Amino acid sequence: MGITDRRQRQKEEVRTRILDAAWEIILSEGWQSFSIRKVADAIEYSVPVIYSHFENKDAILLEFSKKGFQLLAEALADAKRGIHEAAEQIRVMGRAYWDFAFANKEYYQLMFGLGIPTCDTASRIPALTDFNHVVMESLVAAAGTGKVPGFDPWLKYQSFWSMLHGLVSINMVSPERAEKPGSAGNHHDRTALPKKVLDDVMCSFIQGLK
Amino acid sequence: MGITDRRQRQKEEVRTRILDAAWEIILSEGWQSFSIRKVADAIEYSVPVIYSHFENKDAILLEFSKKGFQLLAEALADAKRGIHEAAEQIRVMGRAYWDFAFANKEYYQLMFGLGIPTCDTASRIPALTDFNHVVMESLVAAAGTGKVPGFDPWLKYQSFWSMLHGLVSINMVSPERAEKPGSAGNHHDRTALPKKVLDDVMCSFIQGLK
DNA sequence: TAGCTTTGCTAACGGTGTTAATAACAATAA
DNA sequence: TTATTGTTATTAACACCGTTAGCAAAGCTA
Repeated sequence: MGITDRRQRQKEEVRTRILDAAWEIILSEGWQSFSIRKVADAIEYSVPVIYSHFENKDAILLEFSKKGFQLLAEALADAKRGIHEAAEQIRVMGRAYWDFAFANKEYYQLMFGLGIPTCDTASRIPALTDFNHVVMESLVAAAGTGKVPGFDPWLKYQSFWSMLHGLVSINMVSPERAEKPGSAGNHHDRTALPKKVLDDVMCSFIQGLK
Repeated sequence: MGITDRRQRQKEEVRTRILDAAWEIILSEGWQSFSIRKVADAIEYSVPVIYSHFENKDAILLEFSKKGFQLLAEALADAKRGIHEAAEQIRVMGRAYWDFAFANKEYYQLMFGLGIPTCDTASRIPALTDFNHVVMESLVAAAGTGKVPGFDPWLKYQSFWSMLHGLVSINMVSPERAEKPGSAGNHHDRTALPKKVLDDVMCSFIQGLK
C-alpha cells in the first residue's frame, strides 16, 4: 500500500510549502502583516487547506517560535564549542545570544512577542530544554571551580537569561531609547554602546559566580 | 466668547470618555481584543468621532504607554524617597519596578509590547526622561561613594534597566518558562524564586558599582 | 430667518480569521 | 466498467477589523 505513503508525502510537502511561503511573507513584510490568505495565495491553494495542516494562525507562528529556540540553542552550543574555561564559555554564549537576536530579528520577535505565545505554548517548545542544558552546563562548571556556598544553578540560569533578554529587547524595540541623550546622531555609539553594556553586564554576572 | 470654551471642554470630555472606555475594555478583555468599534459602542458614539480625537488606533495605545511610563517613574521615585544610602535606593527601585510591572500588567505590556511602539514613538514619551533621571541619580550617588575609575552612569543605567526588564518580561510572558523542571506545580516556588533571582541580580549589580 | 461652521452619522472599501456546505477527485468494490 | 466510498479542495459565507468619503443635522453668527 504505497498509496497512503504517497499521500502522506504529498501532505507533508504542502505543509512545508505553507511554512516556506509564510516565512517568506514574514521576512519581506514583517510578521504583523502575515495572514492566512496571503499564504494561501502564495501556494496557490484555497484558504481552508491551510486549516487542514494547522489548527489556526497562531499554530503556524508557534512553529517558527519552536525553530527559533532550536536555532538559538544550536548557536550557543556552537559558540562555546572548543572553549575550555567555563567563564569564557559564558562570555561567548552571551555574545552569541546577542548576535543571534539581531541576525534573526524575525525569529526573536516571534519567540518573545508578548501577545503571540500563550501561556500553555511554552511547555510545547522542546528546544527550550536544549537551551537550558547548554547554558546550565557552563554555569555549573564555572561555579564548580569557585566553590560558592548556596549556589543555585537554576537561579543563575534565570539571571543569565533575564539579563540577556532585557538587553536585547530594549535595544530591539527602538534604538532611540538606548541612545545617550547627548550623542544623538552618533552612529558609531549607537552600535558600540550596547555591546559595552553587554560586556559590562556579563562581566559582573561572571564575577557573581565565583 | 465662552462658547468655544465650552466646546473645548465638551471635546475634552469626549476624549477622556474614549480613553476611559478603552481602558475598561483593555482591563476586561485584554489589549489584544481592544478595538475602535468597541470603544465607539461603549461611549455611544459612531466610529468616526474617535478619529477626530485620535489619529488612529495606535495613538490611543500610545497614550496608555505614556501614562505607564509616568506611573512607573513615580513608583520608583516614591520607593526611594526617604532612603539615604544609594545602594539601598537602587535595591528598592528594583523591587518597585518589579512590583509595578506585575501590579499593572496591562500597562507594562503596552509599554513594551514588541509590535506596538513603533521606532519613532519612543522619542515621544516624555516620562522616559523622568525615569532616566530618577534611576541615574542613585547610580551616580552609589558610584560616587566608591570612586570607580572609568565609571559610565549611562552604561550602568542601561544595565539596570535591561536586567529588570528581562527578568520581568520572561516571568510575565509565561510563568511556566521560569519554573524549575523538578518542581512542577509547586505554587510557592513559582512566586518565590523569581524574587530571589531579582535579589541575586540586583545584588551583583550593586556589587559591580563599587 | 439665511448662511456658515462644526459635528456626527451612514455606508462603504478592503482587509482579517475561521468554518459550513459542496463540488471534484482518486481508490475501492461489484 | 460502473457504482460506491472516502478524501481533498473549493466556494461562499459569517463576523469581525481599521479607516475614510460623503452627507445630514444641529448650532452659532449675522
